[in-house]
Amino acid sequence: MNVKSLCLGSLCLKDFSGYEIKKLFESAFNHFYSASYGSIYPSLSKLLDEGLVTVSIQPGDKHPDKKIFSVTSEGREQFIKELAATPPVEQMRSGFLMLMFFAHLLDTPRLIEILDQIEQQYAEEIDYLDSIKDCEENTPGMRFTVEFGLDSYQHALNFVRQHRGQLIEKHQQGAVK
Amino acid sequence: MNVKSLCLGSLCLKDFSGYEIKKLFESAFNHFYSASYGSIYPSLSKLLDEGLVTVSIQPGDKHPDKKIFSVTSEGREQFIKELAATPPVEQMRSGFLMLMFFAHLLDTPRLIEILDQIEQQYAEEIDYLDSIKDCEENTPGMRFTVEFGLDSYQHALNFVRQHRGQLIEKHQQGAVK
DNA sequence: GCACACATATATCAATTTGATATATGTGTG
DNA sequence: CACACATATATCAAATTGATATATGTGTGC
Repeated sequence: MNVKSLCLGSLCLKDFSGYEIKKLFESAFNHFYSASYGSIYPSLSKLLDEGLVTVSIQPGDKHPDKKIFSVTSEGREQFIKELAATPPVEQMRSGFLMLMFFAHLLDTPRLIEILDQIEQQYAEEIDYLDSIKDCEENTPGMRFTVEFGLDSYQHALNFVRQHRGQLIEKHQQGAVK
Repeated sequence: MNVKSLCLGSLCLKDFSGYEIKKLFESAFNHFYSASYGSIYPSLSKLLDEGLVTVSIQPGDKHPDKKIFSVTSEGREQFIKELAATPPVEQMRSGFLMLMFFAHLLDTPRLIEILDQIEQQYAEEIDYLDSIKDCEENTPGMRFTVEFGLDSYQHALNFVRQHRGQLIEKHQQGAVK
């Protein structure tokens, strides 16, 4: 499951421009997938070449022309086939755990800074997911992704809060030795 | 923080070959970072060019020659500087949540298959982390990464188990409409 | 009134990374 | 004796990131 497929899937929800798809990645998809313009725009071009989407140009009176993409029936069919064949693979890239793994090479103020930063990031993500939690147009599956994210972040935040004291203490002891 | 930095960091623990670093990514780093040979070998070459690591060739009597890399003092210094400047950025790529987001486009047997698969994956990851949990040579920071991972996976597994019944029920209702 | 940050909107590019493939051999299982 | 899996290195097309470019509008603070 790559950015091209996710763009196709987004267009199975409703019509979007590339810019709006980027916003979708930053909002509804934020806690489980990310993509940059550098992969979204080429993906949409390829989908167009393959006849899986069509485009209609909306002249922007003050901004550049907006290219609104729509899925074709072959596009929708193709996406449903992909969903049936895609395994639920999880991939995590955590700068936080990486820094913790090498925490013995940090000084204590830096360790505290990292813990503060990650707590703040989790808190922000919780606030955001909380704000979109009760959106009525969501399907049960969509609601599940929000609730799963909320629960995971809340739990991670609690874990860090419960362990930070002990971590800092042990870190200072280690530095003295 | 990229693969090159993680290779350098690994070599700050002890000497490794490229193959052994790959094993490290598949074991200790598995739940927070992944990397393929296609990024590890070029990274080691670059580190060598930059004088941050040295290499000693161990003739493999039956296998290809083994190239054992060691960090230099500049390499260690460089890695510590990077740790001080790297923000704790979290990035998640979850095929599971993506499939759940589009669950309304799946049939019910496929939804059940996905839930079974993710439960099994979480269970396997828990078993693995449990097996390395009490390794004595680990630093407090390293132990933290294992405990954090264990706790997160256990919590995610519970969440899926608690919600699967309701999810499947609602999915069947949605399909009837 | 004007600078500055931020939003709309598209697009490209070098560098990084993936996932597959190639090569060559050893070891354990059925 | 075949087949899967482990050791060990390396490369490559394709995907992706993160930065940069272009052009304009809108709101905020001094």
